[in-house]
Order: sequence, then structure tokens, then C-alpha cells
Amino acid sequence: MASTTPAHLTPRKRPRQARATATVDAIFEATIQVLLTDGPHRLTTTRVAARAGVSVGTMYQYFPHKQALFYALNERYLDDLAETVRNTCEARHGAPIVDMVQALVTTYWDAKTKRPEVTRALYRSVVELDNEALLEAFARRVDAATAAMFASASDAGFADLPVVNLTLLTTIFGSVRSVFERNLPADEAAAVRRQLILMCVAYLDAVRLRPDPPAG
Amino acid sequence: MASTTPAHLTPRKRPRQARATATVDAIFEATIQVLLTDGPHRLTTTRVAARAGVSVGTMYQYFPHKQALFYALNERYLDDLAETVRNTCEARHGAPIVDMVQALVTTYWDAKTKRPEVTRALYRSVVELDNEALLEAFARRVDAATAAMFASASDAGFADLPVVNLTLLTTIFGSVRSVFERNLPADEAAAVRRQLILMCVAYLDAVRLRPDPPAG
DNA sequence: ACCTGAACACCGTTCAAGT
DNA sequence: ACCTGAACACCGTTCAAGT
Repeated sequence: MASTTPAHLTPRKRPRQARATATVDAIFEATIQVLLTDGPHRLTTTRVAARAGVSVGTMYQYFPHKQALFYALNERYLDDLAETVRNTCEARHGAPIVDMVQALVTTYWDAKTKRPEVTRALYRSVVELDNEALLEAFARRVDAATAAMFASASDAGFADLPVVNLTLLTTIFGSVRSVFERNLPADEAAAVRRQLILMCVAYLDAVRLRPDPPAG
Repeated sequence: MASTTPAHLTPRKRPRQARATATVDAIFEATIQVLLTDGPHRLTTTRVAARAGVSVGTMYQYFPHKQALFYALNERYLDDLAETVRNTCEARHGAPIVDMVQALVTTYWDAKTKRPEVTRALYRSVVELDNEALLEAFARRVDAATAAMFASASDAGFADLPVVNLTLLTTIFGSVRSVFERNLPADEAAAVRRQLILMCVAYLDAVRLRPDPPAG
């Protein structure tokens, strides 16, 4: 992932001593806090620095500018999420296709819903800049994990797995974001989640290869 | 829609004279231009005003602050989009369900893809504030239009139409946004669009009510 | 190696003065 | 009714000076 990070978003310097590491961690934590309490619009560098207990100058030693802060925050978050999805996928290799879809949707959904305000804050913090590189790297990792899982399904094969896989991920990622954006009430959100699984299953069933009927 | 707009986002004053209307239009147009050429991050009020050929002060007579500009822009855009979708839906009343889904996905997708950079700029401009009210109003309108359409399907009925409808819209809106966010190459985007229709059809087929088999 | 905070440039917003 | 633009407060970013 690091290799895909545009240079202007890279931290200026990596923490080398213990206190520096503590500083960077404090800045991350402070950023989330300010994001949650004040919103992205009222998040100022001074405020974050104050909350982290350091001076602005210190912050700028590690992050070349404000957006780099958001970038690093999202990078951390997406790394985590990709890893979670990967684990889920590996554990389902060889399983029936329905189990896979259910596990995938549930894992992704739950990960996003665990701390909804953080998720929302992050969605909003990715305003600008080359977050595309970030999202691309994330998508690539998840893509690989789910494609490998689906390829191993015990009860289904697909003529064009890459397209099927891309469609599924696009739909799942998108739906979750949509639900957050509309801030749907919990019961409606839960209903959509159940239906989404149904939908993915119906789709996979429609596009999967069926064994030829015995010749005669 | 106007009734749901939060007060602090309302234009300060409505243009009453012809030259004022021209001013407001120029400001809108300038905002889009600056958004496209400089990006949301480098969009300053002075720059927009300059491009529109007015002074900053004038801008502030109509928009209480910068965000209100973005808000108004999105409002215009979503009004338009909702109307387009509504027309599509009305024209399909009584049609078979497959035609409906196909028309819905195609209309929405094409509307968003017609001017991709504008779409992207708008997605990014809705950073903050109560865009929720805006999106909610939009969703409500589209919701009503599609629900009425699906209820009139010549070849299908649904036990829980509201949930089915909500799921479909969440998926369609979300997928389109996902495709934009990842900036998928045209051929992959096209493939996803086709698959999305397939997916919706498979889903509707799975959840639709079938006539009871004749008793015996 | 790491931290500080005053200083600078710039941007959002206002308001007294104009037509 | 509509427009102007200098003025003000504030925020992002820097850098000389410190430990």
C-alpha cells in the first residue's frame, strides 16, 4: 500500500523515538475526536493539535498538510477493514456460495456499523485529493480476497468471475454507503441488509454455471 | 422541497429584478466552473465571484455562506434528477417488471454519467451540513415514483413493496456512486451496469408473489 | 530528534458607502 | 433593490529558536 501513496500525502518524517510515536498516535486520536465532536468543517489544525496536547508545529512535522491527516486516518481504517474482510473470506474457502455471500455482507456491514459516527466522519473526511489511490488499493485487496473465495465455492462456478465479483462488491459497498448517507432508521437499515443478501444470492444463482443436462 | 430546507441554508434574499436573476445564475454557473477546473478544495468565494463577474459582497446577499452555495447547487441538480426519474416511471406504469427495472437503472445511470465531472464534483461538494434533508427529500420523491410504478406491474406483485423498493433504490444509487468513486474504466462500468440490471431482475423474481398452484 | 509558538499569507464574511 | 470592495477575524502553514 505504501508504494501507491502519492508523495505529497506521505508523512514528512516517521517517528523514530518513543515519544514521537506517542505524539503521532495522540494526533490520530485527537483527529477522530474533533471530527466527531466538531465535524469536518470545524476541524482546525490548531484544535487538533491542542486536543493532542502538542503544538501545531509538531503536527506539521509529521503531516505535510491537513488533508494528509485525513488521508492517513482513512488509510489506517481501510487497512483494517481489508484485513477483516480477507479473514472472513479465507475462513469460507470451499463453502457453499450462499454462506459466502452472507458472511461477506455481514462482515462488511457490521464493520461499518460498529462505530457509525466514526464511519460517517470518515466518509465525509475523504473529500478531496487522491483518495482514489487509497480506495483503489483497498478495492484491489478486497477484490482478490473475495474472488479467491468465490472461485473455491463447492457448489457453483462462474463464466466471468471477475465481472461477477466486481458487481457484487460495487453493490455491497455502495448500498452500505447509501444507507449511511440517508441515515436510515435502524429497522429499515436492518431490512435492507437482509434483502441485500437475498439479492446477491438471487444474482449469483442467476449467473452461475449449471451442469449440462445429461446428453441423450 | 423548499419547506424542508433548513433556514440557515436558505438564500438570504430572492432575486426580484431581472439583473439580480442574471447575477444568481451567473454565480451558479461560475460555481460549477470553478468546481470543475480548481476542485472543491481550491474553490474560494472570491474566485467564484470573480468568475461570475460580481463582487464577493453580492454573492453574500444571496447565499449566507459558502456551503449554502453547494447546497443550492445540489438542490437544483437533485430536483432535476428526481423529475427525470419520475417521468421514466410514469411512462412505464402497467409494464412488465423487467422493463421497469431496466428503464430505472438506465435512466438513473445515464443521468449521472452524462456529465461525469459534474457528477463527481457534486458528490464531493456535499461534504458537510444538513445535506441529509436534501437527500431525504430527493429519496422521498424517487421512492414515491418507483413504488407507484412497481405496484402497477402487469406481471408481479410483492408482499412488502416498501422494503423491496427501498432495497432496489439503495442498491442502484449506491452502485452508481461506488462506480464513480472508484472511477472505473468505461468498459468495466458498462459491465457493472448490465449486471446490475440482471441483479435487480433476479432479486425481484425471487421476492415476487407467485400465484398459488391450483388446489387439488 | 523532537518540540514550540509567533509570524505571514490567505480566505470567509461583514458592512458602510454607493447606484 | 442591488452592487462594491476595503476591513476584520480566523485558519493553514512556516521557520527560527529551543530541549
